[in-house]
Amino acid sequence: MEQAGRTGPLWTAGRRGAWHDPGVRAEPTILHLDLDAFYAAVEQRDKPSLRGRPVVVGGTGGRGVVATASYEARAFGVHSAMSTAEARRRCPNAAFLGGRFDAYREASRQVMRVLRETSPVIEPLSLDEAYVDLEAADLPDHSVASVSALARDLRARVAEATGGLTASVGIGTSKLVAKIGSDLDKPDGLVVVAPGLEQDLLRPMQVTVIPGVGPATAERLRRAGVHTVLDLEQLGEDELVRLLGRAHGGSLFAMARAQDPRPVEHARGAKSISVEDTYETDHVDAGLLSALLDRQSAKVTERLRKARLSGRTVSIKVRLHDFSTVSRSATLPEPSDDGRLIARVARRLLGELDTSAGVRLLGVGVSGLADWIQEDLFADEVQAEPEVDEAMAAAVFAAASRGQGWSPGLDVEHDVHGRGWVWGAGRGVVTVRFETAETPPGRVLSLAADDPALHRFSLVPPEDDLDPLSPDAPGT
DNA sequence: TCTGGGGTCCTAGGACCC
DNA sequence: TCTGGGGTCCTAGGACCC
Repeated sequence: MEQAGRTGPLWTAGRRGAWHDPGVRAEPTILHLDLDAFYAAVEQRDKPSLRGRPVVVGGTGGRGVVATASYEARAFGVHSAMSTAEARRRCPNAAFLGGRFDAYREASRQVMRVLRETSPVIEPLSLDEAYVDLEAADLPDHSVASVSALARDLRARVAEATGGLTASVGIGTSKLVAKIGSDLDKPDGLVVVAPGLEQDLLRPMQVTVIPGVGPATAERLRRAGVHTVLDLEQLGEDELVRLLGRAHGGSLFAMARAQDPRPVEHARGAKSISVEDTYETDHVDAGLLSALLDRQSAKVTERLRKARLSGRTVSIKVRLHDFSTVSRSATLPEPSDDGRLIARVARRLLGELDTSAGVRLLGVGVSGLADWIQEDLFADEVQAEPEVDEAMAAAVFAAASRGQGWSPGLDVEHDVHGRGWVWGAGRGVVTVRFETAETPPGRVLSLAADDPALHRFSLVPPEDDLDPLSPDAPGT
Protein backbone atom coordinates (compact mmCIF):
# COMPACT_ATOMS: atom_id res chain seq x y z
CA MET A 1 0.00 0.00 0.00
CA GLU A 2 1.20 3.50 -0.70
CA GLN A 3 2.05 5.70 2.21
CA ALA A 4 1.74 9.19 0.87
CA GLY A 5 2.28 12.11 3.13
CA ARG A 6 4.37 10.33 5.70
CA THR A 7 7.33 12.10 7.19
CA GLY A 8 10.58 10.68 8.44
CA PRO A 9 12.40 7.59 7.32
CA LEU A 10 10.17 4.71 6.46
CA TRP A 11 11.80 2.31 8.83
CA THR A 12 12.02 4.36 12.01
CA ALA A 13 9.40 2.34 13.80
CA GLY A 14 10.08 -0.81 11.88
CA ARG A 15 11.18 -3.69 14.02
CA ARG A 16 10.92 -7.36 13.48
CA GLY A 17 8.20 -8.26 11.03
CA ALA A 18 7.22 -4.73 10.30
CA TRP A 19 6.06 -4.26 6.88
CA HIS A 20 6.01 -1.10 5.15
CA ASP A 21 6.70 0.59 8.03
CA PRO A 22 4.85 3.52 9.30
CA GLY A 23 4.13 3.61 12.95
CA VAL A 24 0.49 3.53 12.20
CA ARG A 25 -1.64 3.31 9.10
CA ALA A 26 -3.30 6.36 7.66
CA GLU A 27 -6.71 4.72 7.73
CA PRO A 28 -8.59 2.62 10.29
CA THR A 29 -8.03 -0.76 8.66
CA ILE A 30 -7.24 -3.06 11.55
CA LEU A 31 -10.19 -4.72 13.22
CA HIS A 32 -10.09 -6.62 16.49
CA LEU A 33 -12.97 -8.91 17.38
CA ASP A 34 -13.48 -10.37 20.82
CA LEU A 35 -16.37 -12.69 21.65
CA ASP A 36 -18.15 -11.72 24.86
CA ALA A 37 -17.68 -14.07 27.84
CA PHE A 38 -17.12 -16.72 25.24
CA TYR A 39 -17.21 -20.08 27.05
CA ALA A 40 -20.05 -19.00 29.32
CA ALA A 41 -21.97 -17.62 26.35
CA VAL A 42 -21.71 -20.93 24.50
CA GLU A 43 -23.08 -22.71 27.57
CA GLN A 44 -25.99 -20.27 27.84
CA ARG A 45 -26.70 -20.64 24.16
CA ASP A 46 -26.84 -24.43 24.40
CA LYS A 47 -28.69 -24.66 27.73
CA PRO A 48 -31.64 -22.27 27.91
CA SER A 49 -31.98 -22.86 31.65
CA LEU A 50 -28.66 -21.06 32.12
CA ARG A 51 -29.72 -17.89 30.31
CA GLY A 52 -29.90 -14.87 32.57
CA ARG A 53 -28.16 -16.85 35.30
CA PRO A 54 -24.58 -16.58 36.57
CA VAL A 55 -22.39 -19.16 34.82
CA VAL A 56 -18.77 -19.89 35.63
CA VAL A 57 -16.65 -22.05 33.34
CA GLY A 58 -13.32 -23.34 34.54
CA GLY A 59 -11.66 -25.87 36.77
CA THR A 60 -14.25 -27.27 39.16
CA GLY A 61 -11.85 -29.18 41.36
CA GLY A 62 -10.24 -27.97 44.55
CA ARG A 63 -7.44 -26.29 42.68
CA GLY A 64 -9.43 -24.96 39.76
CA VAL A 65 -9.57 -21.40 38.51
CA VAL A 66 -12.18 -19.50 36.55
CA ALA A 67 -11.68 -19.39 32.80
CA THR A 68 -14.77 -17.35 31.95
CA ALA A 69 -17.55 -15.84 34.02
CA SER A 70 -20.83 -14.75 32.43
CA TYR A 71 -21.80 -11.12 32.93
CA GLU A 72 -24.36 -12.22 35.52
CA ALA A 73 -21.53 -13.83 37.52
CA ARG A 74 -19.26 -10.82 37.05
CA ALA A 75 -21.86 -8.76 38.87
CA PHE A 76 -20.93 -10.80 41.95
CA GLY A 77 -17.25 -10.01 41.55
CA VAL A 78 -16.32 -13.24 39.81
CA HIS A 79 -13.68 -12.90 37.11
CA SER A 80 -11.20 -14.98 35.12
CA ALA A 81 -8.12 -16.35 36.86
CA MET A 82 -9.85 -16.20 40.23
CA SER A 83 -9.76 -19.49 42.13
CA THR A 84 -12.99 -21.41 41.77
CA ALA A 85 -13.19 -21.68 45.54
CA GLU A 86 -13.28 -17.90 45.78
CA ALA A 87 -15.84 -17.72 42.98
CA ARG A 88 -18.08 -20.16 44.85
CA ARG A 89 -17.85 -17.97 47.91
CA ARG A 90 -18.81 -14.88 45.96
CA CYS A 91 -21.52 -16.45 43.90
CA PRO A 92 -22.74 -19.73 45.39
CA ASN A 93 -25.74 -19.88 43.09
CA ALA A 94 -23.79 -19.79 39.87
CA ALA A 95 -23.66 -22.82 37.62
CA PHE A 96 -20.07 -24.12 37.78
CA LEU A 97 -19.11 -25.95 34.61
CA GLY A 98 -15.96 -27.73 33.60
CA GLY A 99 -16.09 -26.64 29.97
CA ARG A 100 -16.88 -28.34 26.66
CA PHE A 101 -13.95 -27.45 24.51
CA ASP A 102 -15.18 -29.25 21.43
CA ALA A 103 -18.22 -26.99 21.43
CA TYR A 104 -16.05 -23.90 21.91
CA ARG A 105 -13.75 -24.95 19.11
CA GLU A 106 -16.71 -25.46 16.82
CA ALA A 107 -18.17 -22.04 17.63
CA SER A 108 -14.76 -20.53 17.11
CA ARG A 109 -14.45 -22.16 13.70
CA GLN A 110 -17.78 -20.65 12.69
CA VAL A 111 -16.63 -17.20 13.75
CA MET A 112 -13.27 -17.45 12.01
CA ARG A 113 -15.05 -18.52 8.84
CA VAL A 114 -17.15 -15.38 8.92
CA LEU A 115 -14.04 -13.29 9.46
CA ARG A 116 -12.28 -14.98 6.57
CA GLU A 117 -15.21 -14.14 4.33
CA THR A 118 -14.67 -10.52 5.27
CA SER A 119 -10.94 -10.47 4.57
CA PRO A 120 -8.43 -13.11 3.55
CA VAL A 121 -5.98 -11.77 6.11
CA ILE A 122 -6.99 -12.70 9.63
CA GLU A 123 -4.92 -13.54 12.68
CA PRO A 124 -6.65 -15.63 15.35
CA LEU A 125 -5.16 -15.01 18.80
CA SER A 126 -7.18 -17.61 20.66
CA LEU A 127 -10.54 -19.32 20.29
CA ASP A 128 -12.39 -16.09 20.99
CA GLU A 129 -10.24 -13.36 19.52
CA ALA A 130 -8.82 -12.34 16.17
CA TYR A 131 -7.46 -9.46 14.16
CA VAL A 132 -8.76 -8.78 10.67
CA ASP A 133 -6.88 -6.70 8.11
CA LEU A 134 -9.45 -4.57 6.35
CA GLU A 135 -6.90 -3.34 3.86
CA ALA A 136 -7.37 -6.72 2.20
CA ALA A 137 -11.17 -6.56 2.45
CA ASP A 138 -13.49 -5.74 -0.38
CA LEU A 139 -14.47 -2.19 0.57
CA PRO A 140 -15.18 0.92 -1.53
CA ASP A 141 -13.03 2.99 0.82
CA HIS A 142 -11.66 2.91 4.32
CA SER A 143 -13.53 5.81 5.82
CA VAL A 144 -14.86 5.60 9.36
CA ALA A 145 -18.38 5.30 7.97
CA SER A 146 -17.40 2.52 5.65
CA VAL A 147 -15.55 0.37 8.20
CA SER A 148 -18.32 0.96 10.75
CA ALA A 149 -20.90 -0.39 8.34
CA LEU A 150 -18.71 -3.40 7.69
CA ALA A 151 -18.35 -4.05 11.41
CA ARG A 152 -22.09 -3.90 12.02
CA ASP A 153 -22.67 -6.38 9.25
CA LEU A 154 -19.86 -8.57 10.55
CA ARG A 155 -21.30 -8.75 14.05
CA ALA A 156 -24.72 -9.65 12.69
CA ARG A 157 -23.19 -12.45 10.65
CA VAL A 158 -21.23 -13.74 13.65
CA ALA A 159 -24.44 -13.89 15.67
CA GLU A 160 -26.22 -15.63 12.85
CA ALA A 161 -23.47 -18.18 12.24
CA THR A 162 -23.10 -19.06 15.92
CA GLY A 163 -26.70 -19.10 17.02
CA GLY A 164 -26.61 -15.77 18.80
CA LEU A 165 -23.15 -15.19 20.22
CA THR A 166 -22.23 -11.55 20.57
CA ALA A 167 -18.87 -9.98 19.88
CA SER A 168 -17.23 -6.68 20.65
CA VAL A 169 -15.28 -4.98 17.89
CA GLY A 170 -12.63 -2.31 17.83
CA ILE A 171 -11.25 -0.72 14.69
CA GLY A 172 -8.27 1.56 14.36
CA THR A 173 -5.05 2.35 12.59
CA SER A 174 -3.05 -0.23 14.56
CA LYS A 175 -3.45 -3.46 16.48
CA LEU A 176 -2.98 -1.58 19.73
CA VAL A 177 -5.82 0.82 19.10
CA ALA A 178 -8.13 -1.80 17.62
CA LYS A 179 -7.66 -4.01 20.66
CA ILE A 180 -8.15 -1.27 23.18
CA GLY A 181 -11.19 -0.16 21.21
CA SER A 182 -12.84 -3.57 21.36
CA ASP A 183 -12.63 -3.44 25.13
CA LEU A 184 -14.20 -0.01 25.53
CA ASP A 185 -17.81 -0.87 24.95
CA LYS A 186 -18.16 -4.49 26.03
CA PRO A 187 -20.27 -6.48 25.70
CA ASP A 188 -21.73 -6.30 22.23
CA GLY A 189 -19.92 -3.06 21.46
CA LEU A 190 -18.41 -1.34 18.45
CA VAL A 191 -15.75 1.37 18.67
CA VAL A 192 -13.99 2.92 15.72
CA VAL A 193 -11.09 5.17 16.62
CA ALA A 194 -10.75 7.80 13.91
CA PRO A 195 -7.26 8.43 12.56
CA GLY A 196 -5.53 11.21 14.44
CA LEU A 197 -7.42 10.66 17.68
CA GLU A 198 -5.33 7.76 18.95
CA GLN A 199 -3.20 9.74 21.36
CA ASP A 200 -6.17 11.64 22.78
CA LEU A 201 -7.72 8.27 23.55
CA LEU A 202 -4.65 6.65 25.08
CA ARG A 203 -3.06 9.43 27.10
CA PRO A 204 -5.50 9.54 30.01
CA MET A 205 -5.71 5.75 30.30
CA GLN A 206 -3.95 3.61 32.89
CA VAL A 207 -0.72 2.00 31.68
CA THR A 208 -2.28 -1.41 32.16
CA VAL A 209 -4.44 -0.93 29.06
CA ILE A 210 -1.34 -1.54 26.99
CA PRO A 211 -0.97 -5.22 26.19
CA GLY A 212 2.24 -6.42 27.78
CA VAL A 213 1.87 -4.34 30.90
CA GLY A 214 0.94 -6.81 33.59
CA PRO A 215 1.21 -6.70 37.36
CA ALA A 216 5.03 -6.79 37.53
CA THR A 217 5.58 -4.05 34.95
CA ALA A 218 2.75 -1.94 36.36
CA GLU A 219 4.36 -2.10 39.80
CA ARG A 220 7.76 -1.05 38.49
CA LEU A 221 6.20 1.82 36.63
CA ARG A 222 4.16 2.84 39.63
CA ARG A 223 7.32 3.09 41.69
CA ALA A 224 8.74 5.35 39.00
CA GLY A 225 5.65 7.54 39.34
CA VAL A 226 4.08 6.36 36.11
CA HIS A 227 0.35 5.72 36.14
CA THR A 228 -1.10 6.86 32.85
CA VAL A 229 -0.04 6.48 29.25
CA LEU A 230 0.82 10.18 29.24
CA ASP A 231 3.21 9.61 32.18
CA LEU A 232 4.79 6.83 30.16
CA GLU A 233 5.34 9.10 27.20
CA GLN A 234 6.81 11.84 29.37
CA LEU A 235 9.21 9.50 31.13
CA GLY A 236 11.06 9.12 27.85
CA GLU A 237 12.45 6.19 25.98
CA ASP A 238 15.87 6.03 27.63
CA GLU A 239 14.40 5.85 31.09
CA LEU A 240 11.89 3.18 30.04
CA VAL A 241 14.60 1.07 28.48
CA ARG A 242 16.68 1.43 31.62
CA LEU A 243 13.69 0.37 33.71
CA LEU A 244 12.30 -2.49 31.62
CA GLY A 245 14.99 -3.60 29.22
CA ARG A 246 15.54 -2.86 25.60
CA ALA A 247 12.73 -4.76 23.93
CA HIS A 248 10.00 -4.12 26.44
CA GLY A 249 10.96 -0.52 27.22
CA GLY A 250 11.34 0.36 23.58
CA SER A 251 8.06 -1.08 22.42
CA LEU A 252 6.24 0.39 25.40
CA PHE A 253 7.50 3.85 24.58
CA ALA A 254 6.37 3.43 21.00
CA MET A 255 2.95 2.18 22.06
CA ALA A 256 2.57 5.04 24.52
CA ARG A 257 2.71 7.34 21.51
CA ALA A 258 0.28 5.11 19.63
CA GLN A 259 3.05 3.85 17.39
CA ASP A 260 2.47 0.17 16.70
CA PRO A 261 3.72 -1.17 13.39
CA ARG A 262 2.83 -4.82 13.99
CA PRO A 263 1.16 -6.25 10.89
CA VAL A 264 -1.78 -8.62 10.93
CA GLU A 265 0.00 -11.93 10.46
CA HIS A 266 -1.97 -14.42 8.52
CA ALA A 267 -0.49 -17.84 9.15
CA ARG A 268 1.36 -18.19 12.39
CA GLY A 269 2.56 -21.70 12.99
CA ALA A 270 2.76 -23.16 16.49
CA LYS A 271 6.16 -22.86 18.14
CA SER A 272 5.63 -25.40 20.90
CA ILE A 273 3.21 -28.07 22.04
CA SER A 274 2.74 -28.93 25.68
CA VAL A 275 0.56 -30.71 28.20
CA GLU A 276 0.42 -30.01 31.90
CA ASP A 277 -1.72 -31.10 34.82
CA THR A 278 -2.25 -29.82 38.32
CA TYR A 279 -3.16 -32.57 40.73
CA GLU A 280 -5.79 -32.45 43.43
CA THR A 281 -3.15 -33.40 45.96
CA ASP A 282 0.63 -33.22 45.74
CA HIS A 283 2.32 -36.36 44.47
CA VAL A 284 5.47 -37.75 46.06
CA ASP A 285 5.75 -41.25 44.65
CA ALA A 286 8.55 -41.17 42.10
CA GLY A 287 7.14 -44.15 40.22
CA LEU A 288 3.80 -42.47 39.89
CA LEU A 289 5.37 -39.21 38.72
CA SER A 290 7.29 -41.12 36.14
CA ALA A 291 4.12 -42.82 34.95
CA LEU A 292 2.27 -39.52 34.75
CA LEU A 293 5.10 -38.03 32.73
CA ASP A 294 4.89 -40.94 30.30
CA ARG A 295 1.19 -40.37 29.79
CA GLN A 296 1.76 -36.69 29.15
CA SER A 297 4.57 -37.45 26.74
CA ALA A 298 2.21 -39.74 24.85
CA LYS A 299 -0.38 -36.96 24.60
CA VAL A 300 2.18 -34.46 23.36
CA THR A 301 3.39 -36.96 20.79
CA GLU A 302 -0.13 -37.62 19.58
CA ARG A 303 -0.65 -33.92 19.02
CA LEU A 304 2.72 -33.58 17.32
CA ARG A 305 1.85 -36.36 14.90
CA LYS A 306 -1.60 -35.02 14.20
CA ALA A 307 0.01 -31.74 13.25
CA ARG A 308 2.66 -33.61 11.24
CA LEU A 309 5.45 -32.00 13.22
CA SER A 310 8.53 -33.11 15.05
CA GLY A 311 10.29 -31.31 17.86
CA ARG A 312 13.89 -31.01 18.89
CA THR A 313 13.70 -29.70 22.44
CA VAL A 314 11.92 -31.63 25.17
CA SER A 315 10.99 -29.69 28.31
CA ILE A 316 9.43 -30.61 31.58
CA LYS A 317 7.78 -28.27 34.05
CA VAL A 318 7.40 -29.08 37.71
CA ARG A 319 5.48 -27.02 40.23
CA LEU A 320 6.44 -28.02 43.75
CA HIS A 321 4.34 -28.10 46.90
CA ASP A 322 5.29 -24.48 47.67
CA PHE A 323 4.18 -23.31 44.19
CA SER A 324 7.74 -22.67 43.08
CA THR A 325 8.20 -23.74 39.48
CA VAL A 326 11.23 -25.28 37.87
CA SER A 327 11.82 -26.36 34.32
CA ARG A 328 14.40 -28.49 32.61
CA SER A 329 14.97 -29.02 28.94
CA ALA A 330 17.17 -31.01 26.63
CA THR A 331 17.75 -30.60 22.93
CA LEU A 332 18.03 -33.65 20.71
CA PRO A 333 20.49 -33.91 17.83
CA GLU A 334 17.54 -33.78 15.45
CA PRO A 335 13.76 -33.35 15.62
CA SER A 336 11.72 -36.34 16.65
CA ASP A 337 8.11 -37.41 16.96
CA ASP A 338 8.96 -40.64 18.71
CA GLY A 339 6.86 -40.86 21.86
CA ARG A 340 9.14 -43.34 23.54
CA LEU A 341 12.16 -41.11 23.03
CA ILE A 342 10.33 -38.02 24.24
CA ALA A 343 9.08 -39.89 27.30
CA ARG A 344 12.52 -41.17 28.13
CA VAL A 345 14.12 -37.74 27.87
CA ALA A 346 11.34 -36.28 30.01
CA ARG A 347 11.87 -38.94 32.65
CA ARG A 348 15.58 -38.36 32.65
CA LEU A 349 15.01 -34.64 33.21
CA LEU A 350 12.60 -35.34 36.05
CA GLY A 351 15.19 -37.60 37.62
CA GLU A 352 17.51 -34.61 37.98
CA LEU A 353 15.08 -32.87 40.31
CA ASP A 354 14.33 -33.36 43.98
CA THR A 355 10.59 -33.97 44.10
CA SER A 356 10.48 -35.59 47.51
CA ALA A 357 8.52 -32.74 49.11
CA GLY A 358 5.62 -33.16 46.71
CA VAL A 359 4.68 -32.17 43.17
CA ARG A 360 1.64 -30.06 42.52
CA LEU A 361 1.93 -29.77 38.75
CA LEU A 362 3.74 -31.73 36.13
CA GLY A 363 4.07 -30.91 32.45
CA VAL A 364 5.84 -31.97 29.26
CA GLY A 365 6.43 -29.87 26.19
CA VAL A 366 8.20 -29.99 22.88
CA SER A 367 9.58 -27.00 21.01
CA GLY A 368 11.94 -26.34 18.16
CA LEU A 369 9.24 -27.71 15.91
CA ALA A 370 10.18 -28.83 12.45
CA ASP A 371 7.74 -29.08 9.64
CA TRP A 372 8.72 -32.53 8.55
CA ILE A 373 8.14 -35.95 9.93
CA GLN A 374 11.16 -37.88 11.01
CA GLU A 375 11.66 -41.17 9.23
CA ASP A 376 9.22 -40.44 6.49
CA LEU A 377 10.04 -43.87 5.12
CA PHE A 378 8.01 -45.35 7.93
CA ALA A 379 5.02 -43.09 7.42
CA ASP A 380 2.91 -46.12 6.61
CA GLU A 381 3.61 -47.63 9.98
CA VAL A 382 2.69 -44.43 11.70
CA GLN A 383 -0.62 -44.32 9.94
CA ALA A 384 -1.25 -47.97 10.72
CA GLU A 385 -1.94 -47.01 14.36
CA PRO A 386 0.16 -49.60 16.16
CA GLU A 387 -2.25 -49.40 19.10
CA VAL A 388 -4.51 -51.93 17.39
CA ASP A 389 -1.80 -54.02 15.85
CA GLU A 390 -2.71 -57.59 16.78
CA ALA A 391 0.77 -59.00 16.34
CA MET A 392 2.22 -56.31 18.52
CA ALA A 393 -0.39 -56.91 21.17
CA ALA A 394 0.32 -60.65 21.12
CA ALA A 395 4.02 -59.97 21.58
CA VAL A 396 3.33 -57.72 24.54
CA PHE A 397 1.10 -60.30 26.17
CA ALA A 398 3.77 -62.91 25.67
CA ALA A 399 6.31 -60.62 27.29
CA ALA A 400 3.88 -59.89 30.10
CA SER A 401 3.46 -63.54 30.88
CA ARG A 402 7.22 -63.75 31.32
CA GLY A 403 6.98 -60.88 33.78
CA GLN A 404 8.23 -58.32 31.30
CA GLY A 405 6.71 -55.70 29.09
CA TRP A 406 4.50 -53.91 31.57
CA SER A 407 6.19 -50.69 32.56
CA PRO A 408 4.82 -48.01 34.82
CA GLY A 409 2.87 -45.47 32.83
CA LEU A 410 1.80 -47.77 30.06
CA ASP A 411 -1.75 -46.87 29.03
CA VAL A 412 -4.13 -49.81 29.13
CA GLU A 413 -7.80 -50.60 28.84
CA HIS A 414 -9.70 -53.31 30.64
CA ASP A 415 -13.07 -54.55 29.47
CA VAL A 416 -14.47 -54.46 32.98
CA HIS A 417 -12.58 -51.73 34.77
CA GLY A 418 -12.15 -49.21 31.96
CA ARG A 419 -9.12 -47.12 31.17
CA GLY A 420 -6.08 -47.07 33.38
CA TRP A 421 -2.34 -47.14 33.44
CA VAL A 422 0.23 -49.53 34.77
CA TRP A 423 1.37 -48.81 38.28
CA GLY A 424 3.66 -51.74 38.70
CA ALA A 425 4.28 -55.22 37.28
CA GLY A 426 5.96 -58.47 38.09
CA ARG A 427 5.53 -62.23 38.49
CA GLY A 428 2.71 -62.45 36.01
CA VAL A 429 0.70 -59.73 37.73
CA VAL A 430 0.12 -56.16 36.60
CA THR A 431 -1.03 -53.53 39.04
CA VAL A 432 -3.21 -51.05 37.21
CA ARG A 433 -4.49 -47.75 38.42
CA PHE A 434 -7.86 -46.89 36.92
CA GLU A 435 -9.23 -43.43 36.65
CA THR A 436 -12.19 -41.61 35.19
CA ALA A 437 -12.57 -37.97 34.31
CA GLU A 438 -14.68 -37.36 37.40
CA THR A 439 -12.61 -39.24 39.95
CA PRO A 440 -8.92 -38.65 39.29
CA PRO A 441 -7.48 -40.71 42.13
CA GLY A 442 -9.20 -43.90 40.96
CA ARG A 443 -8.62 -47.44 42.16
CA VAL A 444 -5.60 -49.68 42.10
CA LEU A 445 -6.23 -53.27 41.00
CA SER A 446 -3.93 -56.19 40.52
CA LEU A 447 -4.69 -58.22 37.43
CA ALA A 448 -3.16 -61.26 35.84
CA ALA A 449 -0.68 -60.03 33.24
CA ASP A 450 -2.28 -62.30 30.65
CA ASP A 451 -5.84 -61.28 31.53
CA PRO A 452 -7.44 -61.30 28.07
CA ALA A 453 -9.61 -58.33 28.99
CA LEU A 454 -6.50 -56.21 29.41
CA HIS A 455 -5.55 -54.35 26.25
CA ARG A 456 -2.38 -52.53 25.54
CA PHE A 457 -2.37 -48.98 24.22
CA SER A 458 1.11 -47.55 24.29
CA LEU A 459 4.43 -48.94 25.26
CA VAL A 460 7.03 -47.36 27.47
CA PRO A 461 10.57 -47.62 26.09
CA PRO A 462 12.64 -50.58 27.13
CA GLU A 463 15.31 -49.52 29.58
CA ASP A 464 18.16 -50.99 27.59
CA ASP A 465 17.71 -48.67 24.63
CA LEU A 466 20.69 -46.53 23.93
CA ASP A 467 20.31 -43.01 25.18
CA PRO A 468 20.66 -40.90 22.04
CA LEU A 469 21.83 -37.96 24.13
CA SER A 470 24.94 -39.78 25.24
CA PRO A 471 25.73 -42.22 22.46
CA ASP A 472 28.76 -43.53 24.29
CA ALA A 473 26.78 -44.54 27.36
CA PRO A 474 24.87 -47.81 27.07
CA GLY A 475 21.76 -47.09 29.11
CA THR A 476 21.68 -45.94 32.68
C1' DT B 1 -8.87 -26.35 50.06
C1' DC B 2 -5.40 -19.30 47.39
C1' DT B 3 -3.14 -19.45 42.69
C1' DG B 4 -5.46 -23.72 35.36
C1' DG B 5 -3.73 -24.81 30.88
C1' DG B 6 -2.25 -23.45 26.57
C1' DG B 7 0.82 -20.59 24.64
C1' DT B 8 4.45 -16.39 23.27
C1' DC B 9 8.39 -13.54 23.92
C1' DC B 10 12.43 -11.76 26.40
C1' DT B 11 16.69 -11.86 29.28
C1' DA B 12 20.97 -13.39 30.88
C1' DG B 13 24.82 -16.31 31.29
C1' DG B 14 27.86 -19.84 29.55
C1' DA B 15 29.74 -22.56 25.74
C1' DC B 16 31.75 -22.38 21.57
C1' DC B 17 33.42 -20.56 17.21
C1' DC B 18 35.72 -17.27 14.23
C1' DT C 1 48.62 -15.99 27.84
C1' DC C 2 46.28 -10.66 29.69
C1' DT C 3 41.99 -9.79 28.17
C1' DG C 4 39.59 -8.74 22.12
C1' DG C 5 34.91 -8.72 20.26
C1' DG C 6 30.83 -10.63 17.63
C1' DG C 7 27.58 -14.24 16.62
C1' DT C 8 24.90 -18.35 17.61
C1' DC C 9 23.11 -21.99 20.35
C1' DC C 10 21.45 -23.73 24.60
C1' DT C 11 19.30 -23.47 29.19
C1' DA C 12 16.46 -21.54 33.09
C1' DG C 13 13.47 -18.41 34.58
C1' DG C 14 10.04 -14.91 34.33
C1' DA C 15 6.38 -11.80 32.50
C1' DC C 16 2.46 -11.83 30.04
C1' DC C 17 -1.78 -13.12 27.25
C1' DC C 18 -6.46 -15.47 26.79
